[in-house]
Amino acid sequence: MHDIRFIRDDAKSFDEAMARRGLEPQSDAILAVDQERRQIITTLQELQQKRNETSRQIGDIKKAGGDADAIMAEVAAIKSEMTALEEREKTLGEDLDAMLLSLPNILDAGVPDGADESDNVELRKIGEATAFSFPAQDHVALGESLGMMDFAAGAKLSGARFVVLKSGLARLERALASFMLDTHCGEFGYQEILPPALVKSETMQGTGQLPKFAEDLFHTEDDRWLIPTAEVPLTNLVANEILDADDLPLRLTAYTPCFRAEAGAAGRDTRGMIRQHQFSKVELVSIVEPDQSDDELERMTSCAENILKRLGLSYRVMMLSTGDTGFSARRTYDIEVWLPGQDDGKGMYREISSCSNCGPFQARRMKARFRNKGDKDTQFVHTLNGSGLAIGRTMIAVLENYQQEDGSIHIPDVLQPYMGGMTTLKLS
RNA sequence: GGAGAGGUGGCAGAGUGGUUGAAUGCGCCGGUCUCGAAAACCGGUAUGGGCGCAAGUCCAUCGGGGGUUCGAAUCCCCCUCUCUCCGCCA
Repeated sequence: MHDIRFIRDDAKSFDEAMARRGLEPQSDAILAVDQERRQIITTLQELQQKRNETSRQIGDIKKAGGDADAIMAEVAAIKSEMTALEEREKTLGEDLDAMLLSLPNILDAGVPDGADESDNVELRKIGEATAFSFPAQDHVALGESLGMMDFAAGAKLSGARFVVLKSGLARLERALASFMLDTHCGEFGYQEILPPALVKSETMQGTGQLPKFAEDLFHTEDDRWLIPTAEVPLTNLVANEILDADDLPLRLTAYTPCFRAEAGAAGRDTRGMIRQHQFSKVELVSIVEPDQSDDELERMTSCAENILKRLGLSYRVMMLSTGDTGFSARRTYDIEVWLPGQDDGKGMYREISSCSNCGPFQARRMKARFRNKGDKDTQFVHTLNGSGLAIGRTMIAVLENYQQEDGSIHIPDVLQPYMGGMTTLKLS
């Protein structure tokens, strides 16, 4: 959500910012509604003041035993005048909110211009493409021949884009999640949270999934929504709160299932576990003071990268272009892991984490503020979120990068304690 | 799911139609006192919004929404959350 005062003060800059998002100038329409609304509010408040004063007089007169009929008629006239104005004000307020809620965040000046992901900029590349002395298989072939990955069973139970994992791979999911949580909580200062996976519309609006992106979500009959990421419940934990500056930064992490309708992705990534309706993820969320959010984005990204380094996986970090940066973000870094089994064994990089600084955009929607000790005024916090990491895709990366010629999988050292000392996944 | 009781300022807790944005206590901030501190005393201490350069001023808000009334924290309706008892249940 945007600050209406910023649009009033600097409509030109606002329109330029929207232009970077590929949008037509918005400020004229917004300010027209805003101006009419404020005029109405002013006259409405004058009428309210008059009504309040007159009502007080009526009380005095009645207490003194006088006749208040004439003055009561006066109030009746004021009230009838107010009714129409109140309705108009309500409509204008809703219109204004609808406009402000549907526009994307203003992009950071450092975000490269571009139409789509092909214009993203590579910031760094860590590690080399994994070398094999044999043709690399993809995770589907590996997982199925191990007897631990069953897409037919997933389809039988739930339809397309679901999978059933068994024995070693089922356990690997748990191992990856524990490893990530232990690292983020034990070493990077995140607090572990176990949030609900089903949330209210209001909560989805706070982080920006609603009202625009309902088609990407699963909706329950009692009007709740399945979370597409733990960013939603974690970030909304501070909704409608006024925090002490002393309590910031807040660093939260959660391992949750994530549900995505993938409405716009029909036909894309249909093979394997890359794109599922349900997957799990360890999410990182930071709530910080405004002047800290740029640094916090770097820190958060390095926390996510650290997991990949310890797993011995190669990756690159991309800064998303203006055309690829999500609705709520001001700046986003994607971490892409090397998957040697993709593209017919030629290998390719695939997104495994996305870290975004949302600035005050979500905070304004959520009314999440903080106050410095002794200060009277409040400010909106800045919010950040990032994957640390997506478990399903990390599993794919482990399978494809640690595969051996016989189709067994070497388990990365850091995961072995979480696998009961197991060193290899193989057909039993 | 059934029955009942409640949601008031950072917290505790008054308040059942007329200067109540809201007593009182605690907490917090500032001050007096003190070598310093404690205690005591004095003052301050919600959020959002309109107008205004500002000082300021006005409006709204006592879980949320609607209604009754000249006037509602106080009355009525709906929703929601919490607590107690019963039932059911992982």
